[in-house]
Parts: sequence; C-alpha cells; structure tokens
Amino acid sequence: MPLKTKPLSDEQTGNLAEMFRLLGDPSRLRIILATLNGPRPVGDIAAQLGLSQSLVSHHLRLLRAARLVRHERKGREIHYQIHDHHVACVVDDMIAHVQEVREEQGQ
Amino acid sequence: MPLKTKPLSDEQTGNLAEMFRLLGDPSRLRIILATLNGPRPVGDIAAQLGLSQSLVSHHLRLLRAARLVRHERKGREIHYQIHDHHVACVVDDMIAHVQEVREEQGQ
DNA sequence: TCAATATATGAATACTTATTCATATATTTT
DNA sequence: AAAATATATGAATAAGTATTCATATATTGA
Repeated sequence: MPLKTKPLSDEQTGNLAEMFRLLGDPSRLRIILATLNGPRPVGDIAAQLGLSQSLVSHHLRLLRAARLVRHERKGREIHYQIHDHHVACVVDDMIAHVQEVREEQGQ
Repeated sequence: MPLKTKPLSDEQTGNLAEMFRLLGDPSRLRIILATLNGPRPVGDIAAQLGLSQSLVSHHLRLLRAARLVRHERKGREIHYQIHDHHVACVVDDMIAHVQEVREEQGQ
C-alpha cells in the first residue's frame, strides 16, 4: 500500500529530483556515505575515498547547498556530516531496496 | 543519530547510486510519482504528464530494470506501479526533507 | 607578518544522457 | 488476416555535468 502524498508543485518536484540527482553520482554518494557516522574533515574524506581534494570540495558544495550535509569549522579543518535523520533514512531505505533486488535477481 | 549500516561493496554502492540517479531526472521522477497510487497504463501517464509516449516508455524501461516500478499487462495496455514499499518510503522521506529545507530557507 | 596547512573556486574538457523521430512489436477487434 | 490500438526500441543529437588543473581564500603557528 503506497503512501498517500499531496500532489507536489512543479517547483517542489524539481527540488525533489535535484536531491535524488545529487545522490545519483557514485563519487557524491560515497562522500555522503562517508558522512553518515559523524563529522569528517574534507581531507580525510578525500583520502579515504581516493578522490582529489578539489573534487570532494566541489561535490560538498553541491551537497551543502541542498542541505544533504552540513558543516562546522574546527580549527583549520571543516567537518562535514549528514544533514539530518531524513536524509539518512532515504539512504537506508534505498540500501534495503538494492539488497532486495540483489536477492530477487539471484546473486 | 545516523543509522549504522554495514559498509557497502563497490558494486552495491554503484547500484545504489544508479537507483538515485534514476529518480534524479524530473521526467522520470514525475513518472514515478504517477505510479504511487496504483497501476497506470503508459498512455495515461504520458497524457497526464504531457510527455511523449516514446519518452515515457524509454524511462519506464530503465525504472523497470532497476525494479523501481513493476508492470502487468491488462488487455493491450501495460500498467505500471511503484515496485514496493521501500521505494515509496524513499520518495516520501525525501519529500519530507525537501519541505523542511523549504521552511528553513524562508518561504 | 610569513610560511604552512586546509579548503574553496573558476575555467576547460571529456563524458554521459534526456529527448526526439522513425519504426518495430504485440494485442485486440472486426 | 487485416486494421487499429498500445507499447517498445534504435539511432541521432542536443544539452548537461563530473572531473581535472591551476589558483585563490582562510586559518593557524612561528
């Protein structure tokens, strides 16, 4: 039984799509996943994922603008973490879906 | 408090990103939204959204392959609906996030 | 204030992909 | 079987964007 949701305005639908689009790039998604367990400095994220500092910074700017992550300065570092519970839920539910599909499709 | 999730394999992360990417296009997302309240024939979706039949069909093929929607034939029509509860949840949570952002950012 | 460290940003490009147009396939009705 | 209806698909292109490189900004420590 699908959840009932009020019809969305064009602008809202656009914003919604934009959120998903941001999660839809592998590098950006990995960055998001890296921020799930608390604040992480940019450099650490880049090192952990094997991505350039520049790339991570570009992506974080987009994620920040969409409020998918938030940041706080600590000394000269800037620490990023997932923005809130909703975002974590979205990711978590989709992980569950992917794993179901994996099981269905065999292997 | 972010949810703890097991670390994902590269393949799983890729699949996850692919799911989000598919929801990240406005046309495809509108198609998804149109399938939230039960089975809808392709033609109806196209008409309702003002998209070409061809475009809707192309998109549905991708959504179907990712099991974001499922289909059943009824006579000469093919009816599509959201694949399952998880997918509906993902969309719903993200709608909640978008609305929060909207409130925060003023307006 | 100068050097060192951490992050951000602008421009350029290589790559991806949404959309259209034309056509093919499948199902039903006569 | 032929016509009509519904959906799917292939190829082409136009539009968008992920990534890199070079450089700028900001903070800390000497």
